[in-house]
Amino acid sequence: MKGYLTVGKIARQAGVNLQTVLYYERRRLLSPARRSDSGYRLYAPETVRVIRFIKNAQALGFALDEIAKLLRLRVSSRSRCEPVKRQARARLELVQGKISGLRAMERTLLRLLKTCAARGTTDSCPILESLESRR
Amino acid sequence: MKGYLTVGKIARQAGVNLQTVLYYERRRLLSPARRSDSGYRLYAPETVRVIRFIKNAQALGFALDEIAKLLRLRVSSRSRCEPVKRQARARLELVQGKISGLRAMERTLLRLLKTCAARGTTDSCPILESLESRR
DNA sequence: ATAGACCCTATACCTAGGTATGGAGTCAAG
DNA sequence: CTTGACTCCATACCTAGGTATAGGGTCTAT
Repeated sequence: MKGYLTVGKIARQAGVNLQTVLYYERRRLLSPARRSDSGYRLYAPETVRVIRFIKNAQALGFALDEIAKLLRLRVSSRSRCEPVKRQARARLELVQGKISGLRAMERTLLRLLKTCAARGTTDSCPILESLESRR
Repeated sequence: MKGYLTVGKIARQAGVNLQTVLYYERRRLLSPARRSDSGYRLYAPETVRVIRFIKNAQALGFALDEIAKLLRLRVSSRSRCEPVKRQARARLELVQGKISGLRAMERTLLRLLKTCAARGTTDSCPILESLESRR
């Protein structure tokens, strides 16, 4: 009762399929705060935010297992700091790597647009040149 | 002959499975420059760069269909400019959106690390707060 | 006290992006 | 002129991340 939400409501509020919520539970990204007497899952309201976090992280290219680690950083935040920090630093490097890759792609596209604007047509298109190597 | 490479060599040089090259052909990301008399695929050497481009773009979160569009920007570069530019601008916005999402995640992780460093333990972990909404 | 909307578990199915396998033809070295 | 490495095409299989369905129980409004 008091403030808890059932799975259908959580799914609707987070804008995902009900099955997806159950799937995240199987993948250990999520779990209900408790169960009702009849076995219904009862979720804390902030679960909606967790789901939105998952969706955003996915959109940025994180796999569910990586997201699980990000979430565990939060969950384990009362514990000793060192392991949390190590994890966080690893994540940070991953994120920064992705940013710099995307920036290379951004530069390429801007260059393409500029070339295009200057010449009317582009004979040598810069899009391939960038991004062909780089780790 | 002269400079062309067979599928196995292309795959090895690009560091991908041979089947992957054929798969990309089915998905219309790639095709051999010509065929030998006996029907063997013969690729231009720069195909290796195309494959690396695909792999890099994937690592940055682009789907194969999106990558096909990026590649078509290059292929169609001799054509009139306007449609190319429209495509490029659309891609650019997508890329910039991802960058700003990742920057939010970067800030969150940096904040987490700072909190962690300052207090030894973190009671209120900032990781969830960010990224829970934002489009 | 019953219909409709909801929940349970379990299992099946779907798409994207590959990877593996089978049966047959080709090519180059010894 | 045969053996081993390579190619062809077709089909099957795999993982991640879901989505759908089936058979059953629960809850609530009338």
